[in-house]
Amino acid sequence: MSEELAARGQTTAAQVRKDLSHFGSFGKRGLGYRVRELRASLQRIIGVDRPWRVALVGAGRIGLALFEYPAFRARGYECVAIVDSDPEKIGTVWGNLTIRGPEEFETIVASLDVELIILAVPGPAAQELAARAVDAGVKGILNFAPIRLNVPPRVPVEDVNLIMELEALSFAITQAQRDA
Amino acid sequence: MSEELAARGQTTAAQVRKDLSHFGSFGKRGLGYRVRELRASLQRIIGVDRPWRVALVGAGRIGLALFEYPAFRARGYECVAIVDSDPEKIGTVWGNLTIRGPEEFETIVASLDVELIILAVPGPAAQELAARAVDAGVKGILNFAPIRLNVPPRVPVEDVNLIMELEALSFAITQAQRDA
DNA sequence: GCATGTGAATAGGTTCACAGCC
DNA sequence: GGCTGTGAACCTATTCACATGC
Repeated sequence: MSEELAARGQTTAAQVRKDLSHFGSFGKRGLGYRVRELRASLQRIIGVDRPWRVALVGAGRIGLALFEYPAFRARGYECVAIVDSDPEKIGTVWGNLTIRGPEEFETIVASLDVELIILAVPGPAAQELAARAVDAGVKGILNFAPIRLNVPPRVPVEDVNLIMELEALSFAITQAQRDA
Repeated sequence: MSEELAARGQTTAAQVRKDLSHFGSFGKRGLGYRVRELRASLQRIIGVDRPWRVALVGAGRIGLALFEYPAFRARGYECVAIVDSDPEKIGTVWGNLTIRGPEEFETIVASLDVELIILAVPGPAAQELAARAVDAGVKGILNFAPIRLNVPPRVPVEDVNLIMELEALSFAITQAQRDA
């Protein structure tokens, strides 16, 4: 039931029903939802009913942590290439992949059908690599660089900015202390 | 001017002015804002005009990546302790810190005045550690575990869920392809 | 009878546009 | 003259409440 889904999702039953109604009608009145079917429908809507080919750009510590994060593959995000500009790292093998140099980037994206990149490089390099990725056909970017990437609007970008997350905590705590 | 701030923040001039008006009046009509002063005011409002003491809970790859991320310290978030439950890791030294076992957690939080924790442990362990952190006096949690932490409402939690970020990209791309 | 799906009502947030002040 | 700060208008999102259909 929407009530149970809401409890799990930290929201309200009405919200669940209204959100679902944007995409269709998935339940049965008087009964609720059949979970397997609903899940399958949502997976299709979100687009995670098929694997996605991902390239990791930046083989630093964040890149490594992400590369070894098993949940990615488990959820259908398959890392098919790693690129880094550090000559020390190029040629190194991680798992079943060899780290490539940035000059091969376009070739890799095209030949391996890379759809998404995880951009985990220092700020200054990020914009150029993002632009090259988009030109090479990448369709979306998960960006860890603390800059606002300038890419065409058709290419979605999700920013992960850990400093801002911590600052959100600092703000919430500071506010609460002031109110008290 | 609000116009310039908006351009940098990917928003509109009216939005910038309205947002600032929530906290006070910071500009001069006809002139715009004095950047140094505005920045100082905002830092005070957000609560980042002083350092914050942070403990890292979970010394896996994500923990390591975060620990070595220099921007944290640069922005005033100082890691004062590391906790992990792996006996192999306890006693290991990272930088100037020795990794401690979870049984010392409460002592550490109290004696070192830990205000925030970065929770980078596997899902199952996260809830218990979060609860213990809160009981020990932690005021906010940056949560990397893919679960919804159950903590009192006075303790803000920021979730970082990379799978959901990737899924947001998959959804945006899938939607765009459907519309086309 | 019971829970969905959905119009209507409400709340919240963004944009407009201009009075007020430098 | 020029830009802020802010009510008013607008738009979007959430909540309510009930008709609908199993």
